[in-house]
Amino acid sequence: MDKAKQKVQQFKQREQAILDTALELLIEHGEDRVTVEQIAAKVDIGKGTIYKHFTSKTEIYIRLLFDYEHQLKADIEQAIIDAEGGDYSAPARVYFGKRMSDPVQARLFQRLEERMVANGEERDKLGELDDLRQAALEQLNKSFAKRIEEGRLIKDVPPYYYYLAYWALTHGTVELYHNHSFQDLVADKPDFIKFILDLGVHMGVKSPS
Amino acid sequence: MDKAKQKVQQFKQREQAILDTALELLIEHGEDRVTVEQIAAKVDIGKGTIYKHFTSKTEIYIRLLFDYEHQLKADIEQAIIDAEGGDYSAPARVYFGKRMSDPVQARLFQRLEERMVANGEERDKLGELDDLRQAALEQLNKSFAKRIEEGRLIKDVPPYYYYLAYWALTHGTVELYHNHSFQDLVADKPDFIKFILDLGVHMGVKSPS
Amino acid sequence: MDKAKQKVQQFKQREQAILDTALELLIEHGEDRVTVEQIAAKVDIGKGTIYKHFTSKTEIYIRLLFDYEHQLKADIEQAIIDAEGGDYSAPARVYFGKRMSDPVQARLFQRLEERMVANGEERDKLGELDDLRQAALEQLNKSFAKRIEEGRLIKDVPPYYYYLAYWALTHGTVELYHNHSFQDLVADKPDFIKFILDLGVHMGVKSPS
Amino acid sequence: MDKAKQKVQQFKQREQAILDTALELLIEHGEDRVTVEQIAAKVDIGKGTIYKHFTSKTEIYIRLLFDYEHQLKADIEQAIIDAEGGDYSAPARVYFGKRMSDPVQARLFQRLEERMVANGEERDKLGELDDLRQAALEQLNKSFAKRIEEGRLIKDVPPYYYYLAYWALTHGTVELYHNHSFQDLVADKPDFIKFILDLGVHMGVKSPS
DNA sequence: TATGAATGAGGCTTCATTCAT
DNA sequence: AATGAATGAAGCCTCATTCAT
Repeated sequence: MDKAKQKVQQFKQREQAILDTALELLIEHGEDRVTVEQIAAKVDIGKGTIYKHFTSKTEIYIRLLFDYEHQLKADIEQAIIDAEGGDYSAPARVYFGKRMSDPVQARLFQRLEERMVANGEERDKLGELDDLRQAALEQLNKSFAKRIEEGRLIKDVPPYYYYLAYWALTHGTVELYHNHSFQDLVADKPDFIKFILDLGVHMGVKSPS
Repeated sequence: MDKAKQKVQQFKQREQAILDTALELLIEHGEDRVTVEQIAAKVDIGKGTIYKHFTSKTEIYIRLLFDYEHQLKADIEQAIIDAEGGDYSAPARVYFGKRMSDPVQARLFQRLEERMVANGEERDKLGELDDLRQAALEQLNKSFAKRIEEGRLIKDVPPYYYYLAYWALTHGTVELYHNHSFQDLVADKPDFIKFILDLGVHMGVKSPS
Repeated sequence: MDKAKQKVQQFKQREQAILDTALELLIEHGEDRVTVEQIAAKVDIGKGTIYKHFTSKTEIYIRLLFDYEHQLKADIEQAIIDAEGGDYSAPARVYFGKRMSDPVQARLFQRLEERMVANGEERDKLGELDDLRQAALEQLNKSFAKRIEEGRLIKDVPPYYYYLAYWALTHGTVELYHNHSFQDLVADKPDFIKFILDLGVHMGVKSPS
Repeated sequence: MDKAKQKVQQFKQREQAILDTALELLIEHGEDRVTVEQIAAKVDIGKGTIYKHFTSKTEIYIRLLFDYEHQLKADIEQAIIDAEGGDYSAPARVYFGKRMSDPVQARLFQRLEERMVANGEERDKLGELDDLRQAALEQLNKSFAKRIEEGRLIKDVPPYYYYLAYWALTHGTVELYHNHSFQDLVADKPDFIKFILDLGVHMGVKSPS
């Protein structure tokens, strides 16, 4: 019964199609303003079909959030391995570089999550998300701590101040991308991103005396 | 006849009350989740009355946006005058210092505006907002250009990269404050803010050779 | 401003209209199968208007339940006063007679309540309903206890067995009314009701030895 | 060829499993709140399979109704034979005793039937159900008529008044069991049931003069 | 001018039934 | 015969806006 397998395959594909379409629509229209009907229409399936795959609209979003975070985590781990032997700034560079590589998604997911927290939805799941991130952050923390120890960074702030600053810089850049006032301003975008990442890496670096 | 004046006065006051209340509620509950009914109830007027002052809910928001931007502009201009004779970083410091002095509002207005852009609402008005900001930004631009000229900053990037970076850092910090994952992390907040602002000011500063 | 009063009056009347209509529809179609839209259509108002008066469909039902129970309570108290000096069976007779005077409603409300209990809705309110009934039941209880004391009833059962039996008899009769198999069976319904009530009053009466 | 028989056998067993499971779920969750999907899941078959055995959900219920009524009829007939030579109250005792032996089912079926009548579904089938019951009722009728003739019961009511009263008492008791207000009241349920049945049997019995 | 009752489009979710494999 | 994915009608509820007084 190869047919059976094919069916399962198809079902999974459709699930992915729903997720992909939801993401597209979210990016195109914003966190609100996407309806279940829209998704269904774009995937070209019935409204009810969506509820065969997900128990609620919220669950679609949760799923998107997890998929994103997992992907990110895998990418980062791989990148850190690739950068083995690189300087101490490599983890930070990779972590934030990845997040900034698709600023639109970065921000979307940030907001999606925020909205759920605000609505008190799916607290457990959101907790899991947090845990996922903690691993990566701890690694960053160590990296910064090491640099402080070696005297490369100003010493009198907790190490995590650095990655928070880095986080802020990258997420702020993401916001910048969405600010229509700056749409035309950042003409050469990759160049600007490079600039920002460099800034970040050098943030708080002590001037060699 | 004095009555007439009083009435006009009252009318204006009420309008302000609507705006103030709307802002309070927006901050308390978020960009969505504020209804016209809530505003009316909190101002203690009828829902219909709101539509005597504003043609739509959107208009209230537009008005809030303008008032904020105007206030900011005035504050900044004043602060720059006050800082006359200060170092070249003064304008940037003032501009971003102001925006960050109330991060919650900064973010709220950012999102309010964004939402309108997304909805294609009131394009003309939003254009005017842009113009308002341009003035301040040009000034910043000059300030950074001057510093580059004087060799204090890395030269091979356009000057506005600096204020964009600054913008990003400040807005990112605002986001950081709203991110539930970091709620507990930034225990001593004023300290962290100081750290961030310092970072910003020193961003891209050439190491004295 | 007589107009204002009139408006309030009208509003109240509409609220009553919603309740009345809901009740009519419930009786006509059953506890399920009544939709908010149906009610709105029959009252000839918009769907949304209903939510100006009640926060949910459930609240309409709760309200119906309370109105019924209050009315019943008042009627019973009045009837007991009227029957002052009557024999000891008066309270029971009145209590159950009232409930059976409109068997259709009696059963409807029974089921409405049951459904809410099953759904776990509005537990507090349902508790209040219980309290309302307790007063009447305690009175009945005393009445039966007195008759037992006086040796008119079989002594070796708790007094409340009697009113439970009475309750069962009346409610069972109500069910009987709704059983389509018996629709045509009882030619002279008032006569039958009288028979039942007599039975009830004499239930468990000791044969004079 | 034996395989074929086995298959037929299995098909029948599955049908019974569907019925049994449906009944279990109905009792557990109530007349509404049982879905075809639930039934299928609990029987551990596909949803579509159910529609190979029954043309609709309603048909399952109809079938349940018939099976119950047939079983009851058989039980009663047997019981009456067993009680041969017993007193005249035996048929009533048996008839109502049986119905009350499982009050939960008694009520469930009452409501299931009622719902179908309300929906105008399967009128023919419901008519057949009626006929089924008529036989038993006529027997009861005769029994009561006999007792009236013999002067044991008050004479001036039609004989069927008695079994209707009995019916009401038993069904009312069932309702009582489901009424949350009385949940805690009846401590010793078997005792109370005995009380009720006794009451029923003595209802309307003339006091020996 | 001020009011707030009325409206209805629009959003989410459930579930009996169908149908291709 | 068995399956279960797909469907869409139907139900509840929210809220910006209108309009008669």
